[in-house]
Amino acid sequence: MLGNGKSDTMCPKGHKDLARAARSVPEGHAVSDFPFFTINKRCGLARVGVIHTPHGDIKTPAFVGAATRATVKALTMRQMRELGSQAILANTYHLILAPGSDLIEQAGGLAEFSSWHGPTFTDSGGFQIFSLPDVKITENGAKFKSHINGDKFEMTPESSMRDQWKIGADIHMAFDQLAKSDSHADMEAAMHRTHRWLDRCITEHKVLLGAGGRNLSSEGPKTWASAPERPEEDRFGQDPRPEQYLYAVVQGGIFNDLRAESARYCASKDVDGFGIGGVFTADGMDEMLKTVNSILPENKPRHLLGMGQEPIDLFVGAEYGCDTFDCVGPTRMARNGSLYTYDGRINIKNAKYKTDFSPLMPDCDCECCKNYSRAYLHHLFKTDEITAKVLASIHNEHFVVTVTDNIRKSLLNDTFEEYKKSFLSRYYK
RNA sequence: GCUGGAGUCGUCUAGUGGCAAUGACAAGAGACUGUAAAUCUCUCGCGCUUCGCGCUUCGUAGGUUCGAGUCCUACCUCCAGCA
Repeated sequence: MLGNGKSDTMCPKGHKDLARAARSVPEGHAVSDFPFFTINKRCGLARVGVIHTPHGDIKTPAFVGAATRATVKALTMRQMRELGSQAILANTYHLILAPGSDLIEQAGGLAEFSSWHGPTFTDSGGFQIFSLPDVKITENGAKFKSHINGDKFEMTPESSMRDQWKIGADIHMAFDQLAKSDSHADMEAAMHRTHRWLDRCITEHKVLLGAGGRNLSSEGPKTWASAPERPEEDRFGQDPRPEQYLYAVVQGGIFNDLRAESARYCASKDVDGFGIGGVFTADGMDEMLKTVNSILPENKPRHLLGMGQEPIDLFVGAEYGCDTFDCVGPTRMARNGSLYTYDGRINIKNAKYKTDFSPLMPDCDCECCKNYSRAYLHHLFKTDEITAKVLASIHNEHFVVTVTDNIRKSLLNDTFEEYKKSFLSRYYK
């Protein structure tokens, strides 16, 4: 596979902060023997690397599946693995509403609970909470009502960290505030509060780390290596390190001065990586990422939050130094019948596909394209069969995962520019 | 054959004298980016120069009325009950 056999000449030094040192590591090893992120190749701001998590490695750039409520909608975790996904991202807001972080902790953590035996992320819940209709924001945190039953909740930087700790994903996002509007003043205010909250997140995260890594170490790590009942080939990693990682979130909207300020602030903090938040369109994304990723330390991974519905997001994101992506778009659009092809998205429900017996995408090797025709998919959608959403989700998720994998390969082969040009000119023609 | 009921946009349906006529489904198209999304929006009698205008429509044919899907008469068809 790609990246294997490549010399790791630019491997950064391992992190040696106090909190990390307090954690337990396998006998005979030092913490620094297990760098969280290694870079195998650089190409301008772009890089090819590996994120090492307790549940296995993520070869980057990588597309992370959106598993908001601890499931990728319409797909089983086995299907996610088979279509090539390396990691999933769940959402703290949704999981504290149901089933609750205590229950997930009781279940052994997100990976064990969901049966996703690979790397996991959680988003802090900030994005969702600030999207709710009546949310009260104070310096302490955000008060909101459950959209399900009206129960009152308050989420603070500390509570988000604790809930993420209980949920037990490998990588946690700091609790950030989204701006009320696109104005510079609102963006700046939200950014500064996000920075103040980041400090509190870091403090709380260290307290939790110092507590000894709860469900990942108390009964033996609930990781691949400690799950002997699972088939060997189903395991992602073998390294049961009881660590959890914290990403700071860079804000600043469309304003590059704010982005730069936010990046500088986050860069100065003792965190393991960075989320880049509040990005809603690819327009101007290249300049913004150039600004941010030129400032962020290059030896820590960067996650572009919420972007990846449009293939150009993945190309631009990777080109300008982002390592991982997550987006609900591919699976949401799949459920709504909008399917990726190399020639752009098609709506499989359109009448013209009724008698199209060709595969959705002839050169695609996903389960959907290998076995079923456009006419069959059209039929399943028109008759509202559940399988329509399953097959479509397999294809769309496979598509973005594969495109991101191909971006990684092209960076390794020094063919990124050609790949980008040929892909985008065909897709957006 | 008698008695009662019913015929409305592809389908089911609202409508009990006042604007081509309600809702659902079907059909056609569009949207979707850290998932309140198995969701949402638009079109849906015909035509046009489409923020409007014209034409034709509620089983068929007449009638009453300024005006009828709606009231009256006949006929056709279907359903139920009785012969």
